[in-house]
Amino acid sequence: MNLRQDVHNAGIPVLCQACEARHRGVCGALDSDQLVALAKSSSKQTIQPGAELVGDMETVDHYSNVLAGVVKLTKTLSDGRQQIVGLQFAPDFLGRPFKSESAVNAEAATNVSLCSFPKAAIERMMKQSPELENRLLRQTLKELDEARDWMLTLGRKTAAEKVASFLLLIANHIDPTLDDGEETVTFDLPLTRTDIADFLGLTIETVSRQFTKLRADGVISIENNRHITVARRERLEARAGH
Amino acid sequence: MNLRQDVHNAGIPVLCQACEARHRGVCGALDSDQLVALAKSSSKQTIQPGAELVGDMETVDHYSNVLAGVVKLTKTLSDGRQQIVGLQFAPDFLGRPFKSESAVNAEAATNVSLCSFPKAAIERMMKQSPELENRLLRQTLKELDEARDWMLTLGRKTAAEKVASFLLLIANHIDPTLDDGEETVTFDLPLTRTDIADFLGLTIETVSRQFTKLRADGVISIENNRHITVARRERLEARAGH
DNA sequence: TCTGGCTCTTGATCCAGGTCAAATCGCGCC
DNA sequence: GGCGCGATTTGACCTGGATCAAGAGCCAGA
Repeated sequence: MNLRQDVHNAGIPVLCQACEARHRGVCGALDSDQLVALAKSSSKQTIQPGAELVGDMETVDHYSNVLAGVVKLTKTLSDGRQQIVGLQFAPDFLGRPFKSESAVNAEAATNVSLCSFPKAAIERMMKQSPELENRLLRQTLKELDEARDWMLTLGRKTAAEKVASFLLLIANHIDPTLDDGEETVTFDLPLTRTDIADFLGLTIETVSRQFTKLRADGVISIENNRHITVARRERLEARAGH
Repeated sequence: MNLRQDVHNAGIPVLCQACEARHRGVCGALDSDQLVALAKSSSKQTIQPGAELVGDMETVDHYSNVLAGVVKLTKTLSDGRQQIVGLQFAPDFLGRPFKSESAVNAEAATNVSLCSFPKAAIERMMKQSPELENRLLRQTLKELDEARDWMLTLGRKTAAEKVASFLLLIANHIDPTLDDGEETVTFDLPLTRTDIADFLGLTIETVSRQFTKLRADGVISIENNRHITVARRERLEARAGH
């Protein structure tokens, strides 16, 4: 019954028809036969904020696409110090091919909806479809670019610049118009203050003080702790370092 | 004349016969015909420390394999603050497929020897050979793992832990026996104090003080600023955080 | 509406690492 | 060997962000 609409939709599984991952994500590499095969063993699921998707050192037996929400990838030192090393938005692919164990923790930062497949199914398709591997390579390169951008932020920016850079990162994800496009952006932060601190290598107190300062200087306004309005993006950019 | 020994070496170009990149690097994905084709337009070169290989924002028209030495990838803020975002050792592949401009600077940290090819030649082969793309994907995933490890170091470790982690990183590259293998390691640092500081997000003074402390505590010994001996690796590991 | 338990903010103080300023070292060159 | 110069170390001091400690805001459930 998943396939009810085959004739009308070129054999694409219902599950996939409106899926963003099929357009911009890795599933775009697959033809309808492959999608049908994959859909048989794939399952959509919804996850609460804070739920752990993949534990560090844990053996991973499935990969996923992020369909909605934000997933944080973290690393933790033995004494509990934690660092967020990546944020995944829809329609990112979640998983580390060619390695059975994960080197990071993956955890839902917001409500997250996922489409997961058995590891083996993906790996079989990777062998068949160079296009799938190409998509994975492109996503991995994108993540590497982002990680390196963030290394500059972690290593060399001040607390004020870090917080401004973080807000810009989120703003750009919410509204990916050109950097100099719209002046005003408004969005809900997908992360708690603790998460933001773990992303920026700061404490929650410092993050909070920097938010207060940005608000006092009229660069942003904040409602209910989570809802942010950036009046003029350029003023935030001026504070982000670059 | 590059091909003089064809009959004796299954048609592999002289240039490639003893090349590490053919064994552990991306060229391992190519058959002898492809190597011959690539060798026609490839050239080996030697670079002095400090020489810039690829400028930030610069249009890149060639890719390379690192055959020897260490290449540092850096990012710089407009006011000059710099961060090293990656170190490439032989036989790493140097270049960013699918993007015409580099987002990082690449610079020789030591004497470096490279084998470079025109961008177009590689991209043509990537389309033909899924195996080449697979190798690139594996290397990119490895670099992403390394970048994320380093993000934890940059964001959450103390200066003392950062320096210890750096020494371990180099030691492991020089002597990649199992972590608990040999007790004593000795090597030359491929980076100056300035480079180390830029890698760790510290100042050169702080790096120097931490070296002095490690030496005073008998964890390492230093000759001529560059030559390091780690008597017992575990003592260094104990100081690296984890 | 009140209450308990969060998350977040604010204030006071401390200290790791930055900054500024001299030595000192290592090394190529005359 | 002596000189010059950049790289490194060392010392004295300062400060940005951490730490410690209260408050204040924001629900959810009774």
